[in-house]
Amino acid sequence: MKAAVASNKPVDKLSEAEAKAELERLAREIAHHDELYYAQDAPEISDADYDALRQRNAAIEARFPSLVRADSPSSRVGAAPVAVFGKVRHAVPMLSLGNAFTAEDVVDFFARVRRFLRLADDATVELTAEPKIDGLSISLTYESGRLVQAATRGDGTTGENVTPNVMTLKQIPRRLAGKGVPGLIEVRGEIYLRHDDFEKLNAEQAAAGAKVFANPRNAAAGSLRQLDSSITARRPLRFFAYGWGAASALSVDTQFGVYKRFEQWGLPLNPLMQVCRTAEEVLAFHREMEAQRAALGYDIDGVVYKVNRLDWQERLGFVSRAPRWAIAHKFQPQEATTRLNDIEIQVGRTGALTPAAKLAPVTVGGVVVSNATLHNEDEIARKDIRIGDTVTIRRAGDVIPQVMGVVLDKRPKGAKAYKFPEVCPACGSAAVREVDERTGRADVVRRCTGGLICPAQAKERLKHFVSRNAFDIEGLGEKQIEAFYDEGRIMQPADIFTLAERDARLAEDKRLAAKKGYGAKSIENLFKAIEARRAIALDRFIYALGIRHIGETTARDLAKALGTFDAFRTAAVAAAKGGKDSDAYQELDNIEGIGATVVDALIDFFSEPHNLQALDDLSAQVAVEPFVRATAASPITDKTVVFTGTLEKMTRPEAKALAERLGAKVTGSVSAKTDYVVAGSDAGSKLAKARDLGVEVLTEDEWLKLVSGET
DNA sequence: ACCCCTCGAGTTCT
DNA sequence: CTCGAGGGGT
Repeated sequence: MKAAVASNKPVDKLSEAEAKAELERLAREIAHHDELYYAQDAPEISDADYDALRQRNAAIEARFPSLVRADSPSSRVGAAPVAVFGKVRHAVPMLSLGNAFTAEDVVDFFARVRRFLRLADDATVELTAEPKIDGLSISLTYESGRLVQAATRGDGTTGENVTPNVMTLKQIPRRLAGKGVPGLIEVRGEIYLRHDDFEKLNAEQAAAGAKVFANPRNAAAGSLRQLDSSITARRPLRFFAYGWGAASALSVDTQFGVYKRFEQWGLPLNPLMQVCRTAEEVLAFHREMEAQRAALGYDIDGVVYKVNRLDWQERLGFVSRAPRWAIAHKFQPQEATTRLNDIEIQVGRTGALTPAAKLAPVTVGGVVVSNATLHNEDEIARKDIRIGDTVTIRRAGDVIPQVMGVVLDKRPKGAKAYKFPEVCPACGSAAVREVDERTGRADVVRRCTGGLICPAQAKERLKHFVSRNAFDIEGLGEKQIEAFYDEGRIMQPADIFTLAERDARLAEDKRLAAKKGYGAKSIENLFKAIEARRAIALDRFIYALGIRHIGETTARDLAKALGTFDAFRTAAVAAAKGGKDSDAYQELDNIEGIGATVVDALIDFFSEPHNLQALDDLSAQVAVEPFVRATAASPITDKTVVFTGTLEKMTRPEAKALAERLGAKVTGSVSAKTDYVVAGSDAGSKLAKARDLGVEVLTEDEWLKLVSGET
């Protein structure tokens, strides 16, 4: 059967005959997809498309109750529709927690607990410490070990009955296993979505034209409150247990002891839970969690401490709506809302048009953010971001601010959908999205076709040329390039090396010395820095050209294979002349790490007379040194090394250069092929992954010993 | 024909 | 740091 999509005709426009026919078709299709999904585990449509079918079915049935079929999908077992969620009164209220925002608040908490229990100031108070999951609280009632009811937190006193939906969660046991299961226990915990699952869900929602969720918590809440539990079943909701309400005969005397029991019974626990004995330990845990926050894969908004001894918990009791024996230690919020004042289009080195959000400055996670990338045209359309909108900003752990979505309630009247420009803002050339010939899909990036005539691209290429891993000319950074280009001093790479000579011939008032901020000394330094780069390694030279798809590594591959600038130039020119079937094309294609895409990019570059001219002008000015093979064998020759965390004794680039000089390959991500992971302080996800894969992990000192040849 | 690994490109703020 | 995609191995 063909992948079906709900038909478009509005339900209220359907005739009775049409409705009847469509209900029949929907019953057949949904049954078919159910079979594929449940029995064969091979769905052929996305969950969102499937949901759309079911929702359409429900809508038609609602309008034509007389047409509801005996085999209606909505009446199938496991999919019983719940008209309205029933209300559930919590036997023991689900309270909130007091908050701590600073270390001082935490120390105060310890002091309050000691004072209340009349303990000495130096008495040990054990606390459990655990991440505070940002999801929705849920209460699970187990009678004789069987799950009989699930309810949301609601207002703390009364929640909603979501039992059929919760029953579909794979991580929530229907029956508690093992010893010591009490006759009655109400387990509490958090239902949440992982980031990757959330992204996937949203992509599917978007593809199906359905609602896109603003964040994982909303998506989890939306998924749990589905009227049709078979939709919930298809959402990858997860669960962590962290407490309990009513319970009979637990026969355990600590909070952590109960967690251990939970685990034995088959309830999922957050693996990061631990016991702390001092304020210092607790604060260290908080710091650790904040550092790991981004790498966890799910949202947390702080950590929670609970007095470990249950008899003490009982004595401490409650103040108004929060227990005295627990506290939530919040992180600095990493999310904020602000106004999007404008969308600016930046033109990159390759001509890519990248939209940037200009924001009313707002503090997120401790820094003031005023810019955020909007990635591309589709992203703006998907989130329907408009100028003047109030948007939510998040600093994901990677530190880079992201626009998560729009606060629709605050959209100004008359705000129009954003129209992405189809001409380059810098040069006016057409900006197009290339269409892949094979798949017929348009590239996500729109590019300026101006190429050599586009000043924005020219500037970006020059910035790339002088950047750290290319020519690395001190005193000639992005700012200077911008200015020198605008003043006509440097229009192309070769101009850098004739700058001094030309400057000397200029009229007094046009010379660099007449420019604000340029004294005799800084001019001398700049010219010296330029002279120092008249000799350059072949790989850096190739990289500096900024040819598409040729980054640092590929430039090195080419340099290594071809050896000299002349060989490189000859091979590329011959391939450009000879085309796909020439020997020169094959020679390049055969180089390790080089494929058709890279060769085609080379050909594009070398087919352009202006580029050849610029290249010849440049090579008249600089001496390109032949590629030099790495030094003799060392303990790390041909090993793959990954650096992570903060190194103390040298910077990352230094460490990388050293490793490469000794014949090692340095990569950015840990995989099964990695030989060593060198972990500095505050190492995060890469370290975790290395442990996962059983890759050897070295401290910085061990690493230094290894490379210096000691054992 | 896939899948894994790695590379390239784009990005914010201090 | 992350995404998307190129390259190469199975």
